[in-house]
Amino acid sequence: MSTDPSAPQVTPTVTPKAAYHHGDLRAQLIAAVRDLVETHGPDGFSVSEAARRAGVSSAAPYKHFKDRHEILRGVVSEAMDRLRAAMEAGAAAHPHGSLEAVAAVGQAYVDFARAEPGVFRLVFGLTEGHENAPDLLAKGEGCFGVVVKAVAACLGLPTSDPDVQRRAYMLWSFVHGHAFLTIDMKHKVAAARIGDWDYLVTTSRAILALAARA
Amino acid sequence: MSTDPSAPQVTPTVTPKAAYHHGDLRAQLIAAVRDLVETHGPDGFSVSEAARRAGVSSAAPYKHFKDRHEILRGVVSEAMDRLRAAMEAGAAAHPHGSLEAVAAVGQAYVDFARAEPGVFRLVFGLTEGHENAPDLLAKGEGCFGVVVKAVAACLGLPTSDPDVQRRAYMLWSFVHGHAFLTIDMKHKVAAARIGDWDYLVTTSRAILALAARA
DNA sequence: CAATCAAGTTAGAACCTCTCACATATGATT
DNA sequence: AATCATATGTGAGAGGTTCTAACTTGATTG
Repeated sequence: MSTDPSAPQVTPTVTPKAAYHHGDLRAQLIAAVRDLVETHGPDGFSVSEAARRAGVSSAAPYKHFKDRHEILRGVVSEAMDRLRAAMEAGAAAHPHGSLEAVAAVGQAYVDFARAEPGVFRLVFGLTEGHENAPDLLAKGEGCFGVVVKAVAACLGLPTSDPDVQRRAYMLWSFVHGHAFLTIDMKHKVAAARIGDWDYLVTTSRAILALAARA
Repeated sequence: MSTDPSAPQVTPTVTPKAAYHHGDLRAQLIAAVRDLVETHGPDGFSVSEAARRAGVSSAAPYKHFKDRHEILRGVVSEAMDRLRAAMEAGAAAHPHGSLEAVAAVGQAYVDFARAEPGVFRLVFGLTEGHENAPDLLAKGEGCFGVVVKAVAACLGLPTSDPDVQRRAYMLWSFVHGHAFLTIDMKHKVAAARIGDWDYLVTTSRAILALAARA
């Protein structure tokens, strides 16, 4: 049902089939839910409200999504595409193989979390049907792959090198934690504690240097 | 109403007032919700179900909690107490000021996340009434304080030293990210990627060494 | 053109949150 | 001790939510 090969899962490209009665309701619902999640928190969203915003009846969404969870998965999928694109753009803005390219991947990650904290939390807080969604798993690995590529280029090693994998994971978990803590306690601690860019560059250097020594 | 000074917020100590009709319903509700959150995910919980498990009517919980959110906040508060205790116990299991003591704090953190992923996610995914709950903020700072203390002891500096604060934050975000990634992709990546203890010791050493050099 | 299928609609069952009015146990106060 | 005030419970119910079922309508296709 949702595995319709002619309809790309989330990209709002208006396929002939999608532009029908309403005009790509699927994408509009995802956009509405993204908005709701962002403003009312990951739990403060309802299918009814999203349908209301899209101007359709509250039963219409179920023609496009099996579940409320499937809608959320759609939002997550779309968000991960954007996150990955941002990470790649960050790396591309600096010389290939440079330390700055590595740091910029992390910066893009943190920027995303700050710009869309609700969606960010949703992406990494999804529990229902996480294992039933191999595409999300794949996209997660894709994001990790961006880090791995930047690290490999910086160290001059192949991406398959276990040390590259290890350092990339270290960097990722580091940035991931920083991103989360940042959006959690925006009031006081984290935000004022450290300037992002210096922080990320310093950390990246430390972790990569650790690899060189090992 | 919930600011009753004679009743400790979450600790299941049966105060005279609490042991009433039912026998400390408040604590039993929190326990039920903790269980539900753990097994059905942070969203798959309902006040009704918790009340059912505690053997009371579905209106009874509202005598103890204003909201469903307030119940969740209660669960979080209780969980943070346990998390902090675990972190302190981890540090205490090693010589004061040792690198192992620092790593053990992180290990306790990761262990907690693995043992109770649902609750862990809830603790750091809470959005509703986060700012209206200064006690939660304070407990968060308390947990951070454990890290700061271990780092300060290891470096032989006062806890107020900005470098100590900085390294503690680095370590915390590191461990936080690792914990999250671990429970997110238990299937494949993180779990098999790295053995925890070596990982934490190595990382702690690297970050503290970085401080010594700076 | 008719058949078919996709994408909407309304109606409704089951559930959840939270409130209100009422009932009852307990401790405090005269 | 009798009574009062209050804390803690119950049942009924309003309003919102998820999701299904049965029906309608519009587009595509043989």
